[in-house]
Amino acid sequence: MHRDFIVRLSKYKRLLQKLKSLGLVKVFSNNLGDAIGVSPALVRKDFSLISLPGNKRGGYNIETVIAQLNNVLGEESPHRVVLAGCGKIGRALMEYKEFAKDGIEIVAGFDIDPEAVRSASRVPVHAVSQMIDFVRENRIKIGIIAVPDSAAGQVMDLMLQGGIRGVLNFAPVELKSTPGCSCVVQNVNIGLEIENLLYLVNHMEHTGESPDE
Amino acid sequence: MHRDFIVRLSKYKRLLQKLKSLGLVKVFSNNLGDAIGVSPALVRKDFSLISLPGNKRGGYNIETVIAQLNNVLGEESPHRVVLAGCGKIGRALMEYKEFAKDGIEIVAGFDIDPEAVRSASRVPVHAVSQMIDFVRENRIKIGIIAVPDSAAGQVMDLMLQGGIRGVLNFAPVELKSTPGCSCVVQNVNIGLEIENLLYLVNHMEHTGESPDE
DNA sequence: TAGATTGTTAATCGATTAACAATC
DNA sequence: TAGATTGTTAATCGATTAACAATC
Repeated sequence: MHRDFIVRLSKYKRLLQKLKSLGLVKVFSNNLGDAIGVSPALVRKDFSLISLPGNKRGGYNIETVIAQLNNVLGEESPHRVVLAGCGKIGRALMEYKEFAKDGIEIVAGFDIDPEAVRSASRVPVHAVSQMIDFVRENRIKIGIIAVPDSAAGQVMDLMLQGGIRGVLNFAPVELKSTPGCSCVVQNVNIGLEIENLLYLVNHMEHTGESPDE
Repeated sequence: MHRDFIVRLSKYKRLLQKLKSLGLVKVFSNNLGDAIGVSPALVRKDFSLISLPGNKRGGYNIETVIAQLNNVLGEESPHRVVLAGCGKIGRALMEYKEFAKDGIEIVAGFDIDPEAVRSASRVPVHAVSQMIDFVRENRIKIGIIAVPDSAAGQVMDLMLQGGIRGVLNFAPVELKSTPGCSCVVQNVNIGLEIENLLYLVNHMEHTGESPDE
């Protein structure tokens, strides 16, 4: 899948930023492959696809690679996103400190009952009815859904109406982008993840294999 | 990847349970494919791999399919898991109601400071120092990590020492199963997900494509 | 130079799909 | 019977890797 390629690029970038902060200057396809769990050949291929030059002997210059990755992945921070559903999970996300490091900012939360949660954090919380306008006026492109599964579909519709182009969905329903709506959906179904882990764990004993990630 | 196959099986199961509760009795590979976003041929192939018989004319019997899927995926509920890190995200998970529906139960939380969070929920919270013993004594196989990234690696080590075989990691570091440790790791990196969405959204305009999930 | 690493091609591998005979 | 759907084979497709010439 093409998305895997993008995910790898992001992983390279994160790793390289750490390496840089440790004072390193060069890396080999070898090192990168080990760290993110792919073959060195694939690293080189990926870099070659985004026209990243290395030195036949000295590997890749970290600075250069980061610059080019930023170039390709888009660097413009902060990434402004909205959040629908300010229950337990929603509030945890609003207060999630790591977002700042990635240049991600939740600029507003929305809930059917905005009063109940307004005090929860410094992120303003509005009524869902205001979401379409807010998203439109602020040209927000990414929305996070953390509402109960029964409401997830409707909330996604609202987001799309406001012009949201990418949705990260935590509700335990599989949301899909209707064909031709030019919107990307990423579902995070925690229950499903755990079930799959369980299956893999229970069936690993036979084979003895240890799949990664 | 083999994991995709398992994920599909779980999705079939969830969908079929919903259909069953709506009173349906039969499905066609067609319907299932539409719903979870794969081709009918793949549905039939998946079912054939787990020796699930259909009727040439009448599709598949929902009851039968669910039974067989339970058979393959393992039905024994409740699935007992532990949670390390009882901060914002950890607490949200402890109170996550959907787990019950999937037969998942967080039986204990662990934190460096158990006092601070003990009152947070009905799930007991202990000191991390007690995690190894607890996991061992209760034969827990799955652990959720919701600690800061700097602690994630150590926490995973503790889990493995206790006998945990599957890890769901929310810390923004890529945890990996060391080769030969027969442990499965699933990383959920929310920041990374959002970054990838952003990339996809920004680059979709050109192509006009709308990739799903 | 000898040794090591990139960049790229061709081969491999696995997963998905097209297609169709079997059959209800 | 005619129509529809399964079950399975062979073809396709795409992603990954092996391998090696180029070269620092």
